Amino acid sequence: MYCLHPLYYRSSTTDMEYNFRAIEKKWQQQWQESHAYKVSNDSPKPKCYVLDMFPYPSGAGLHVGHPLGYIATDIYARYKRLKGFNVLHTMGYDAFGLPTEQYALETGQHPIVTTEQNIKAFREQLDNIGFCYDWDRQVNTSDPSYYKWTQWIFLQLFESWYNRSSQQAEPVSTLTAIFEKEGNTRHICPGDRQLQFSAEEWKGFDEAVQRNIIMQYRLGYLDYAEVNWCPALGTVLANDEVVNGVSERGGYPVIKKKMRQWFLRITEYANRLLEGLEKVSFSDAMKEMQRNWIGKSQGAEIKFALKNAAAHIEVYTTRPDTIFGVDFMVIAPEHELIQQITTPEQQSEIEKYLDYVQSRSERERMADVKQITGCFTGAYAINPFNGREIPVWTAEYVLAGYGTGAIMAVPCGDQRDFGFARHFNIPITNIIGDAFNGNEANPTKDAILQNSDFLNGMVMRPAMDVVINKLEEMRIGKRQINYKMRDAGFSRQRYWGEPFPIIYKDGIPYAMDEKDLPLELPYVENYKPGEEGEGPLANITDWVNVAPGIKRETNTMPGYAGSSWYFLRYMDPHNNNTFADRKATDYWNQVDVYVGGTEHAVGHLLYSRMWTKVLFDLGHIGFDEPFKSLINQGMIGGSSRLVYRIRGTHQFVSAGLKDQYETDELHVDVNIVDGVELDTEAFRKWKPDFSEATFILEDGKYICGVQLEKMSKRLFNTVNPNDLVEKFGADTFRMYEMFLGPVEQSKPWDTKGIEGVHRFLKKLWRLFSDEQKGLIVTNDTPTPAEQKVLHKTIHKIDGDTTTFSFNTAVSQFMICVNELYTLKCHKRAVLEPLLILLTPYAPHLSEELWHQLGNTSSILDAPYPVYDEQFTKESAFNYPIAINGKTRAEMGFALDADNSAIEQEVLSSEIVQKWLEGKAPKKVIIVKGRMINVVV
RNA sequence: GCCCAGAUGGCGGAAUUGGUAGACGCGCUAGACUCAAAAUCUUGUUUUCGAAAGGGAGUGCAGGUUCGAUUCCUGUUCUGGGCACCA
Repeated sequence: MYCLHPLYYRSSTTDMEYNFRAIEKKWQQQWQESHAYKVSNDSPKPKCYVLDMFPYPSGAGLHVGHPLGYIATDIYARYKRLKGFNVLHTMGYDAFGLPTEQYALETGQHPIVTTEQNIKAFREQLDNIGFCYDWDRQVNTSDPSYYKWTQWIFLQLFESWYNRSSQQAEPVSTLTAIFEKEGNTRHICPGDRQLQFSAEEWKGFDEAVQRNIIMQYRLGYLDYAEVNWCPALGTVLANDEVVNGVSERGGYPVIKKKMRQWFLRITEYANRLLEGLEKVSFSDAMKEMQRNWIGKSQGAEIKFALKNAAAHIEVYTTRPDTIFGVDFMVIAPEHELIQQITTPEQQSEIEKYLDYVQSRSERERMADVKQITGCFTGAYAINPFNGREIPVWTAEYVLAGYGTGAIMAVPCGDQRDFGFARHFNIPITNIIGDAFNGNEANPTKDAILQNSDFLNGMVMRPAMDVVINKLEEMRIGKRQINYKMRDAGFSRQRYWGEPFPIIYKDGIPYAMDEKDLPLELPYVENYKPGEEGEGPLANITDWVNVAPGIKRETNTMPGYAGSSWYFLRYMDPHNNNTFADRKATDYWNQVDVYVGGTEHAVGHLLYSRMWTKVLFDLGHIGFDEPFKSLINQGMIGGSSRLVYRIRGTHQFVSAGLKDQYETDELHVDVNIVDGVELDTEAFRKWKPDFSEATFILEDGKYICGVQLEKMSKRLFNTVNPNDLVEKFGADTFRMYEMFLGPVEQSKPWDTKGIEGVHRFLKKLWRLFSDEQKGLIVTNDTPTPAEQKVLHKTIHKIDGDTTTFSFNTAVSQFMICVNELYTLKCHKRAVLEPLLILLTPYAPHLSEELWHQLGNTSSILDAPYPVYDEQFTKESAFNYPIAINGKTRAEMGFALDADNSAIEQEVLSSEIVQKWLEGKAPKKVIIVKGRMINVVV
């Protein structure tokens, strides 16, 4: 024995050791062969739908930040399965998008090819981690069998309108029936509020006019909007591709250009999207963000006549009570009135200003409040109540899209108006007396009005209604609810997206026949934009020109099209007759738990909520909120490592000594750094530039600098899950990601700590198995102490898993194993339930030990242990004794002990006596089972 | 600029409804085993004064409420996310 080399043991006793590589491979294979994760749409069990936001399959692959949410849902899905639920847990790919197209432009690789490669790489990485997805249900938004139904849903939007009376979407046929009967008098046109016609007039319109009118009611409609146009690149750019007003690639100027584009009339759903938030359990922060995005406000629309002109300006204000404080008006630079009202004297000034605004992005316009810009139009509006002449300005801080694109400015009550008035020396009228100090605006609603004619002496809040009533009486204004939310742009001048199933006959858009779907994306050789900013599809003339006078739409749909409904497709992914069978959508119903990043807080969630409501209104599904509850996972930040090169040399100096030299900071691959210590050999091999590198060390080590920033390939701080799974196993990796901290919280990645979790799993293994003796589990009856450890753990794990508190669950597993280790417990009656608890977290290891214990069925469907309070009940408690809130001692008392007895014993104790210094205590507070506080 | 969130040891983080701040893990420290290393086990680890006993300070910062505040309130600083064509 003695003379045997240790390696001999290792090789001969592989079964006795925690050999995670063999175990994980073995069980992943077995589960695949036994179809362990196949989910049926037909089950007597209660259903549970657990969903991840599906990834965009980028070329960079998954880094350790991505699986955080996936692991969380995987644990939850496995837990619900153990609890007896039929769990739908799926994964797919949001595969259309700009980066893939950009990559195609740069390398000539077709997006279909790169997408396929990327998906394959993602799948390999995901499989490595041991998820329980039903892969037969995988979706890919760029697959024609999927986008056939995205196109179909778009046609539903195109062929419907929102009936404000019934508060729901209806087919356009009901709208034309109404027009034929009574015109549009009872159904204001959302696209043109001035539009009014009778039944007779409607019947008199030709088809082009009729279809043009219907277009202004459709939920999917055409309109004109501005895009970022870069003449030098000849293409339309995403906001992301524009930096400081110039293109990110090349730095060319970007201007705004009006183009005909598709929109979704999401504003019709504003109120339902707002009210629907009451029915779902999202975090308060998430609901608040969506509420703010929708931005419901109540106020008034007021018409101001213009001096010496027939036109009038319509403004929207939430503060009609301040109408006597209006010192100027501002209309948006895009406002259609601007050319009409500008006086000849101001013409050249205004033109200069509009040119300047052309170069500014909306973001810049909103963010730059320090830099006040604007231009006087020369026109004057007339205050309807006192006839006062009010100068009309234009300024970039007023946006065309919100309200009416014009505001009445009240400098004493609005800080931005105040700044503007100060900057341009516009005299300020004070209507709130002492409440306005002349140095800054006061937005109060509770001041008493002065200088306000018939409102004098009134409190502002009730004055709002008085003004609105008067405006309505005078027929120059009305009460108005407004939403900040705008209709959603649904066109992209790009190739890699869903083509629109729309054809134009003599310029009039028509829906394609459903039976001709999908309209497949044609194969192209190059991805250059079409003329005048059209998408690349415009270049394929024989695809575009269907027949003489008949053309296809050349825009494609945006990234959020496919992702707005994918959760429905998972329910019935292979259906070729409908997007998902009604039986399937009725069975699975809402997503019970949806997990994804906050970066999707508004966009994606509002769009999919709207699509769900439309499909519900049209009778295609039976629920109108897609996600019953939502959990936002935090981002995992990269922790970069830096090395310091002495300027002009190949010499690198350790972080602690860098201040003694003039150095340049360089990012170094975190994978060749152990903690903060650089592997200098690996560094020399990392890049040819560094092969000659020499190092100035401290304590014999090269210490790197640390910087927290985004995880990105460019910063060399990405960590590939594959490497960690290879080194520590999937079970360790899963548990470590969870151990890092709360799922919702953002935190930096640090690979170093993973060893602790790995040690824990090895230690757990040793409770079952000894390196020499093999399995050491006994059938003895557990002691009360062992039962207490087990049941405390059952209680904690069960509760923490339900509430997604996986980090504290992992820590409880560690505590449990530590305690069982101390108790030298190797009993089946304790270890078997523990394995079941662990299954959602470390499925491979649990299944292996489960079978080593002699079980023949899979642990994936084992009965979840039940907590029994009798094992954890305490009869006494060790009370902390505080003096004035500061803990000074500890004393044990029975939990049913009498308060006065406790008080007496506490007061007579030596330590309390010392702090009392002979005085009587002012008060003694006893909280049962918690603490005792003596107030001196 | 606006909206939302966060800030606790050297590091990730823990702390029922306001009730022992620092669980668990990393790192570090000292030790056992070993020729040595790895693995494993044991010890200590907020900081400061003190040999110890014991005391002071302490949850971004400044106030407040309370017998008692990481937790509630007011103000403030910094960091992260979003702001409508990145996904």
